[in-house]
Amino acid sequence: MTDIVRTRFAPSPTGFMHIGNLRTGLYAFLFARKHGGKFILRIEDTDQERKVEGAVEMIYRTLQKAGMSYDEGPDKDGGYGPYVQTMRMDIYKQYAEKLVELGGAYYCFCDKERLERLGDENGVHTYDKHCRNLPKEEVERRLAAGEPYVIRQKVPEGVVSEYEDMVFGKISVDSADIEDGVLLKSDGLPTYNFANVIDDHLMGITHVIRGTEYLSSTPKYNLIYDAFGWERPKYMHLPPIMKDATRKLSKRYGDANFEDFIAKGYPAEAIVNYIALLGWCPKDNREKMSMQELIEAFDTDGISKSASIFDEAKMRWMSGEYLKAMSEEEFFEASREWIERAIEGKEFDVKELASLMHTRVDILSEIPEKLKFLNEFGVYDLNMYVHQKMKVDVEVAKKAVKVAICALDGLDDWTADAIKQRVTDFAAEAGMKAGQVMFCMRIAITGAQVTPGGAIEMAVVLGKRECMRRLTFSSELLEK
RNA sequence: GGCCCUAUGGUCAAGUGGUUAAGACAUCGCCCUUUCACGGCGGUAACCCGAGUUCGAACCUCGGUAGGGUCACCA
Repeated sequence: MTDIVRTRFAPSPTGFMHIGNLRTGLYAFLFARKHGGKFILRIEDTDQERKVEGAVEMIYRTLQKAGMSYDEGPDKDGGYGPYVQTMRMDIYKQYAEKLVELGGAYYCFCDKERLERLGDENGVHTYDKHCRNLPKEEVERRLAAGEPYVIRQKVPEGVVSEYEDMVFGKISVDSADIEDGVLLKSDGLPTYNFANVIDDHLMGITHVIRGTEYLSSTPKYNLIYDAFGWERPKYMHLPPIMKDATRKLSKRYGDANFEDFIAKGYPAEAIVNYIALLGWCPKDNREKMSMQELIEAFDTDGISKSASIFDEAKMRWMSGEYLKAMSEEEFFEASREWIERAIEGKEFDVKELASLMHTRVDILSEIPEKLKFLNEFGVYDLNMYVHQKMKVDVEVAKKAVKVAICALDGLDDWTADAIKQRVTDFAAEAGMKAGQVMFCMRIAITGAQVTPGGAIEMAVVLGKRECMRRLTFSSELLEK
């Protein structure tokens, strides 16, 4: 049984997963799901030097949070394993030798020094095919003598290798521009690209989806498929995601990394939704889409050929959309720990605060700053009371705060409606506009110019006792 | 340097020979409003340059320019 579509995501466990890597995986996932195929996870851990402890677990965690379930992987055998490259090392040598037999590769005994001398004026080394046509007997003799060797690809001469990329169209490269590259290193291990070809074929990958860094070397790999007599897969190369006009996102600097965004309080779905749109656009131009909608709408035509710059501001907006789309209850659950952390164990109504925060934050980590007034209250700048349009200045504020004190002092029913009624009535009695009193009262009880809600809401949240204490403090401050 | 690729507002992008060149983010202004936010309305802002093909080019061709990728016994 062969699946019509099998795609794979092959990250290396060398650190964080930035959204560029994730997006490549996402497209492979969407493509497989869209076509009812299989999505496979393969861990490319041959680079032991750069290996990072815990990175494999991070990959599992990320895919799980991102909602990208895989059908086969290291922890989910589908009969094409093992799915971890270091566990497949014995396979490659065998295939390299087979390729020699088939005439698609040859043994090379050139040493480092000889290769060094091949550098041209640009410092580019191109192998001169020195060992390409060694007599068979000589090869066997040197092999038997235990001479170190590598196996190189025997690139056919005088041909043009071309293929049809699903996003870039026809790509063709003259074989004269393709080097007889090393397939199997002198330590018996495969080069990365050879391992890839072998793995992709053995795992039955039908559509290779990866970054454009492989766009121009793919003709070379296709020649290997050809030499083996294997069917070539289809290719979908994806343009890079940049951090600015000239630099790609980099793992090394921890740019735009998925887990950081999660830690900052971006909903995972929002991140996924945003990156899906970074380099792809659905036919109907929708923006906010669920995973299911992405799967249904995903199509190759919508993929862009040019690099895109990652824009956190837009992702932030997307995050806000997801947060606002939550029900009160969902938002309460999502924001709860952020709020609890912000109020430091004080007795405030978390539910009430959640409802205040709901339309006011794009990402959850904005919460502490917005709730700072609950913990911090002290001497503040009286200029905050000056507001032209509201016709308020420090003199008006003095009066307004007193009116608020009188209005609220005798109030026992500490609810929004009751507070509003009292303040409105007392303002009218004092010959002031309700808005003026509320404006001053809000500042008087928060000490802040900008607050997450109006005077009434702030009063309810603070509670009567704290509210009165702050009003008194402010009144005294104003009198000085 | 050789080879491969790309080029629409600040950003993401629609557009596939005839359009007033969409939409979103950001930005600015207005409305709503007890500040902020939400919501609503509106504004500023783009086809890299030069030839060619064509009645007509953002779209096709060529050449520049700019940017990216790749040329390892790294992955």
